[in-house]
Amino acid sequence: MARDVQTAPDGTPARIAGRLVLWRRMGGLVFGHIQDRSGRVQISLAKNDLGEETFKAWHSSAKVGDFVGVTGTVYTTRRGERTVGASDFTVLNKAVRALPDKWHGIADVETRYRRRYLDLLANPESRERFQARSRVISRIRRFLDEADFLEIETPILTEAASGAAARPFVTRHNALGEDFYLRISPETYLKRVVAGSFDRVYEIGRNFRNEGIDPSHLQEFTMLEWYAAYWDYRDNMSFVRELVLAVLDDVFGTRCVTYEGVKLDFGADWPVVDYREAVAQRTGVDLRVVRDFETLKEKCAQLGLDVTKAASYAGLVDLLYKKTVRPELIQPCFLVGHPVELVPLARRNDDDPTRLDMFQVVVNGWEIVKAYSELVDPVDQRVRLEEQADLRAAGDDETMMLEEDFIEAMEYGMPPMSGLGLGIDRFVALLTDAPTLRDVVLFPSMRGAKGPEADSRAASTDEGEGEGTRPEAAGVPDI
RNA sequence: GGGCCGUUAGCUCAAUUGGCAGAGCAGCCGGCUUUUAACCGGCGAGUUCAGGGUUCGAGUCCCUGACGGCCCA
Repeated sequence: MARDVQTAPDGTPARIAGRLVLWRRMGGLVFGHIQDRSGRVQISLAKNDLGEETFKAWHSSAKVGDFVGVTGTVYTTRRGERTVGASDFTVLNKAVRALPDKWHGIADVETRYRRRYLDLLANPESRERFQARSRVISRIRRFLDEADFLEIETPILTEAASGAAARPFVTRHNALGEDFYLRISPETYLKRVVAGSFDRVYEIGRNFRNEGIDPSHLQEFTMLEWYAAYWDYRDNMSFVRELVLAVLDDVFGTRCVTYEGVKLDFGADWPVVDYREAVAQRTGVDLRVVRDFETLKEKCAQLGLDVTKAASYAGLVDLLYKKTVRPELIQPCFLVGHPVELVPLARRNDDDPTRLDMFQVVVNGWEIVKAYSELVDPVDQRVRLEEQADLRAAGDDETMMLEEDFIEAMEYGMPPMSGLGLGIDRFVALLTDAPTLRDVVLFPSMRGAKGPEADSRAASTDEGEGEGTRPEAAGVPDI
């Protein structure tokens, strides 16, 4: 690899392959740079070594963008750059399109998302960000594996969208003649597995939420969720902090990161902020007293919030918190004591049944982690989910659907447990100073390209015979 | 859904009040034996996002649409 050449002593035989990214001729000597997964390395072709014929044939056979293989010997140039002096040179495959500008790379945001390969090959910071993402995820896996968690996979195509408050995507199963929902959360399946004896499990996988496109939302995003029997939410508070610090130490080598100019210190203590106290301090609205929809709606309206779309008490609480408290939570902190209405799957506090045994980790105004002691009482669970069904019937389309099998699993008995969800995309964006979540996803969802470009693509698809390619495959999938 | 901004050569970007659409890189030709975004000389390169309108004349002004970005809901 390129990296190996950088550390090899002069005289070392070398054999490398990669994409030719720079190529310049100086009379009888040609220099180029080859790029591979480890970085770049310089190569050279010398007329004196190769003879006139070979020299000319080789240097004129390649241009920037081609993939080449080089065999030779490592030496150091006058300017001190380690270089492979070629004794053999092969063009492995040609590029027929010009590469992006060798200095500026790809600046157009749309091109970077739609044709990520160009972004990756031309912009090193993009390559580094996706490498970091991969290392974060593997460090998380190792941390959980070492804590005796079992990695499992649960359905993405589900009969009921559950485990979160969000609108799902709907898709059609042709043979069954039924609609399925792309999961919005794996939560209820993971709990069913805990009931089935695997009492420490986790899943890292894609969730889908039918929301608008903006810098802080993805339609498909990667979530880590784990469940541990016999833990409560406080166990998860200390455990997740250890995990975050392990990722920072081992992947980034620092506990401080700078996000858009703001220094975030994960190494300091994470203060515990009480949800209802914070709301009361910031707005004067005490959620321990204001417990009905109409009164809270009035209070929110007085504060100047747009309450026209709020459909439930929980929706208003969420709106109030998100508009007032959350933007001020910059340094990592634990937010605790959420009102019981917010999460129908979380356990009530024993001493105060109006609050949940729950916490979130908030950093830079973003919720990175949500966790709670799980509700394992099938009677309370049924009541709480039926309340969701009532809200849905009243027109709130971001409520949770009731899954009979989930409650039945609970009726067979579930151990007390605490689960935790961590948004991988947000976490990686924070750690890599990515201005939008689309920068940490290789191929973010985009509106289907229309116009001449799409027309020509459709035409070429029609010409391709025998591949079974349906014309609509290039466009927006049917729903 | 609303507001604002953007879209010009393969890439990065210019183009004054509405007056011949340009540069650098990339490409092609030539020069140059230790370069570093190499350099020097020459050449070719356009549906100015699409469609319509105003005008003697539109990249530029007006309208509609597509895609993207930012902000708001």
